[in-house]
Amino acid sequence: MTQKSVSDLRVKILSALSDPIRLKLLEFLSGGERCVCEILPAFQRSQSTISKHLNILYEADILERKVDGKRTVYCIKDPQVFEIIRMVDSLALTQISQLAEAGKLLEKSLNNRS
Amino acid sequence: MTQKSVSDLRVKILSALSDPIRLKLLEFLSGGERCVCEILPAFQRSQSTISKHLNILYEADILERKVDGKRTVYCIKDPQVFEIIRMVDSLALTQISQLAEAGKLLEKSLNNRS
DNA sequence: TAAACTTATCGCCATAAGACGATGGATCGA
DNA sequence: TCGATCCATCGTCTTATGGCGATAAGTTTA
Repeated sequence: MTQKSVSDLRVKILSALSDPIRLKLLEFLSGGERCVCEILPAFQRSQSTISKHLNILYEADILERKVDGKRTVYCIKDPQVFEIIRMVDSLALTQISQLAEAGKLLEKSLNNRS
Repeated sequence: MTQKSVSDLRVKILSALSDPIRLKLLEFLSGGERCVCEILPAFQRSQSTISKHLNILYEADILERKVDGKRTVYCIKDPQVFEIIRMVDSLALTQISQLAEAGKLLEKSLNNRS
């Protein structure tokens, strides 16, 4: 069997998360399981594209998939992913506020330079 | 100025983190600031490659950079990144143990099928 | 059983990303 | 000032990624 190290999985998970469509898919699925035909209308991408993105999340063990008749239903496998995304957002917000701080300081020094 | 949304930064941060070399760079820098010439020997990649990776982390606002004489010193800007990586590792470990569980169950059912 | 539906997969193209060596600008030491 | 050191950047190559339409396989419905 394919031996999996934590660091391999780490990169796989992070790669899977580093795409805006896939993040939006996770957000969409945070409301509960959905079949592909419910997902498609919410995204302006071809069916094949969405299917591929779903598969990337599935391969990274982030989504679960079950076939139900002629449909395929996807759902979040482990809500821990949202913790990760929250942490990333938190870092991003810190960055934004630091930028704002720097902006204020710059403005002040420009005003004082008469 | 370039308007930055949280979701843009989110993807930028996650993309910056989704590479084994860059993760190793962060780990390396967790011990404190280091100049490039100290970093290079720890990685079997060309100087230009490492420089580019460092720059990606810098552009994602994950690393800080200061020029000190003829050297450039990099350091972690916000230790929050390690929280993110820890969360990802935690998810990866969950995945691995689930796989191990599934393996045990499979084994058991194979033994019982006589 | 034939038509319609749902979805994964294939083949193709365009763009992005990673790697390298070479170049060049800046700084330090002799 | 001349050579050496440090490091970012450029040009180039190769591989990976994302996007699409077409296809195919399985399911349901008529």
